[in-house]
Amino acid sequence: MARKTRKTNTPLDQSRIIQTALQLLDEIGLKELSMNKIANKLQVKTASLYYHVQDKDQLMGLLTDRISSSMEWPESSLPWREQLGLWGEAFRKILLSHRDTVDLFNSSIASGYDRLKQVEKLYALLSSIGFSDQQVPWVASILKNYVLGFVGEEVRLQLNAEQAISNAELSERYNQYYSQLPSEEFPTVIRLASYTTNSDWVKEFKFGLDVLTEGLAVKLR
Amino acid sequence: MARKTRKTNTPLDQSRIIQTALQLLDEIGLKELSMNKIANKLQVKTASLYYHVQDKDQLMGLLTDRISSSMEWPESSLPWREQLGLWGEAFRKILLSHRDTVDLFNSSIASGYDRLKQVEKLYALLSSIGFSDQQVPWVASILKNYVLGFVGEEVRLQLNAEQAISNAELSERYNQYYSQLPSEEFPTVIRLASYTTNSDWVKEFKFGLDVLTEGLAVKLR
DNA sequence: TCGTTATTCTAATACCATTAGATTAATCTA
DNA sequence: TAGATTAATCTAATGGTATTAGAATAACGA
Repeated sequence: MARKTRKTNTPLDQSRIIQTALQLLDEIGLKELSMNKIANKLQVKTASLYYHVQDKDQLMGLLTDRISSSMEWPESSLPWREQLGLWGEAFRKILLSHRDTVDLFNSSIASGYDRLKQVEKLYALLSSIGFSDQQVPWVASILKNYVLGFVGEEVRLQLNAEQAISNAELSERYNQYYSQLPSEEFPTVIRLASYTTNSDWVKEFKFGLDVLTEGLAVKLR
Repeated sequence: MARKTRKTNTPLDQSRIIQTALQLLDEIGLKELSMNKIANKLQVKTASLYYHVQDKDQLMGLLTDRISSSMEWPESSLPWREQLGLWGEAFRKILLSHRDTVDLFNSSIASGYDRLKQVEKLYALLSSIGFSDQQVPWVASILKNYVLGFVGEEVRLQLNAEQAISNAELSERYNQYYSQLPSEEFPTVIRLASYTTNSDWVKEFKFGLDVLTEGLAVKLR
């Protein structure tokens, strides 16, 4: 009788599942993210999800797509070096915008609309810079992998750093490696240990991107 | 009574578990590799593994360590550019020596003895080349991530290529992207599609490593 | 109001990693 | 060599995972 009141809660759809999964991802991380927990948070039985989504793999793909859709893009009027720098920072920002995004990008194979659009834009940029048709996918791959690898390590090491108050760090490192192993075998690692742990991530990121840019400039000649 | 005859099969130990796990990894891949299946192959109940190994994470770490132990190392008398080139090829060879090795390297956090020794050698090489103490870990990270990212993509795309006889490829690509999406949005991706799919991996790998080397040469001045 | 369709649920299957505690095998000691 | 001790493996269970078939219910159009 009542005109549009629903007996069930707000209805389920793919977009709401993605949104909730993304929220849950930030709370508990990718390894703990399960269909059960997503359904619980939606106050719905697990099987209901499968009406709106093919399987977990597809859902993970949709997550990465949703995340990459909010990527900013540099002005195409700028010099190419600056464009590349801004692109790198924007991509890094995306990868840091949600928990375990790097793993998500590495695991999901098929790319959806939004991710493919990022590729299109990057290809177009590189093409306009002057790279050959054969080189464009190669260079794009190098750039993408650099940012992905960098942020992956950044996140890993920052998590380690958070857990490691000086006590724990000492005990862990020494017990695992040096106490039971001949320390003369790792002089360089030991000497550079402080640089490895505490890094200025922004500075390091720019350094690497600069190395790439310089190398690419050589190839453009 | 009999002097050294055992009633059980050949006894279990960590090394035999690692070896069997590695063998099974090549047969069924990382996603299918479970403690159950490893135990089955060893003709042993699953719980027995936990006497020799802390948990699955540790076992996966031991796997990556075993794999990286067989890495070849370039002669330190060679010019540094050649050393870097040979190092890259050797690392790539390792990552291609077993199935899903890249995922293994990306997932296992703590490094064991052999993996840490690889880091030591690379650090020493970069240090001898002339990079500063701050730069050495940065450069090492760049190089490691390049190879890891490259081979990861190489393996992914080669698997896709194997599964895609022209039929399947057409249907998949067209159904997923172009048929239901405006194809005018992806002109560059479409134009370069053939270059993306069929690549000369050795050539592409050298190209990328060359970009890095040139960029690093600039930083060394 | 009836029937159809769109959703969601119940219930089951077949996995997975891990652990406590019982049981058996191997080794050491007297 | 007999008995006791330690080492290694097993049984059995817990609580988790993704996924599916088919029953039940809600929403909607006529």
